Amino acid sequence: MTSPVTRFAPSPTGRLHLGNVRTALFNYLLARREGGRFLLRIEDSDRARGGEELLEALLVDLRWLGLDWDAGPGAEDERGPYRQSDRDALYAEAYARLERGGRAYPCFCSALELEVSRKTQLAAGQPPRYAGTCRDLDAEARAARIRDGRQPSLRFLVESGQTVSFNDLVRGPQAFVSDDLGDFVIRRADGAPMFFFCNALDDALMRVTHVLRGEDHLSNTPRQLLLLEALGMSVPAYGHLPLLLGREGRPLSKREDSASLHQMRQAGFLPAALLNYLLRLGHAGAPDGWVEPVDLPSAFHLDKVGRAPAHFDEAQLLHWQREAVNRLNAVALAAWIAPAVAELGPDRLATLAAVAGRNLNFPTEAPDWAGVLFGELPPVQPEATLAIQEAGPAFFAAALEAYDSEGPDLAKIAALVRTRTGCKGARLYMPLRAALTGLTHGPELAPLLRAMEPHLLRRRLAAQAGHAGETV
RNA sequence: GCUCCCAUCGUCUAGAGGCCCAGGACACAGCCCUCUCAAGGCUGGUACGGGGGUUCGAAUCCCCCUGGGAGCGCCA
Repeated sequence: MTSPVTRFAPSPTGRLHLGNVRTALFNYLLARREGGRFLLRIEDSDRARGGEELLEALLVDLRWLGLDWDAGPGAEDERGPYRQSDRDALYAEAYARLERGGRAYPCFCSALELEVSRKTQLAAGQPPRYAGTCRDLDAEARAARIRDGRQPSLRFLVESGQTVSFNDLVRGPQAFVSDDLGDFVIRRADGAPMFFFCNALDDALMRVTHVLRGEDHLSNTPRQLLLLEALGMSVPAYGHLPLLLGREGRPLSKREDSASLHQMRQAGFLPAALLNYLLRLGHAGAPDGWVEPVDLPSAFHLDKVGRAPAHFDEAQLLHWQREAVNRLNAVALAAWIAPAVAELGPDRLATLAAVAGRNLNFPTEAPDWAGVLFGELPPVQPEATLAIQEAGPAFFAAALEAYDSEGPDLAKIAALVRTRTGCKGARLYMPLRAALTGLTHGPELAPLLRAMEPHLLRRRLAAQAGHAGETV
């Protein structure tokens, strides 16, 4: 493979879902592993739908994930523009060529007529295809209709009796008969170009060599092949990825918001976690363990992409999230939890991150630990209450005394309490943990003690020692 | 309705006729370690959708069925 050019071509009509993102990732990895180019093209040919905000958000999410594009919005080059809404002149030229060559013709059929025709065919057990009504209109008939004020769409003429075949990058040899296609619209009556058309044309114009896309495009591929052939343009190699299934076993769609990249980002998932998860969905080339983002391209193998649809599984994503959190360095860890504890100063933030950061799955869990260290205890868990009660006030009186003489040194406090109460092991440490954090689990106790505000530490011990007037 | 695609543990998957009474990872359960959680180590259960062929031998090849999905738009 010599220097592949791949692309991701989203339409800014909603948030990206994980299926879209995986498609983007595979294209990105395919380009990166061979030192090729990865393009980003915005398919906004239906101007009405997308919004600038949506587009901007899409770019931000993509960058956040680390899928940087060599050319695209914000990185134009001579093969651009990279927004279809800016490419009308290019499309116009192609339409003209097709019409001149007799490969496309104006169609005056109304939406109603087409609808009736489709229903009739369906009812007769026929696949719904354009009947060819306007195919053989002569120049005079066309002129007459235009004089009537009718706006034609432009249809591509598909010759019957042809077999269109290609070798799918992931599915192998494919063959379709052109009779099943029917003449399809390439320009709407209002002048807007259709997806099949600009998508294929742009790929050719941008010299894209490999197109990895969702399986929903598989049976549309022959149309695009025919189109490019009629235009005399080179065709990319196509590979069709199985769809990603959601929790209900249904394909992911833009409506399934929980699986949107944006939401996952908002929830605090780390890019590297998402990347590690996505790399393994429907792809068997990855090793078992963690793959650093920079090593992702070499872990990707096109021939290891599967043909069966894969399910989105949150438990597995969570596993990679834990891995990712554990691999964050101190600075990154602090930056990751910062938004959730915005009121903390830099010093306290760093302390919190160092002490409890790696125990978190999401930043939303940080405020509770901030409370433990610097403020109010979160609600005390029943198991914690139990541990405190079992230890009894004398236990905490000893602990308080030890703290007052030794300071926040867990080893020394533990030693003293042990000699005084005879408690050891879990019966020694657990009550301390419970009283100081309100929880029976969490990060290592010793660093927790050192990081905790002294007056809070003292107050919590005192409260359990039964000293009057002192509360947790 | 028509055309096409897919089918191994709960999930991601290995498996391209004997190496598989099916391997790994995640999840789950138990044990070890440990102040707890996590990590780590060990152990365990759970899968070739069904039926026919072909073959000495099939998860692997063929056919049918079932189940799931996609496409058939003046949507992208």
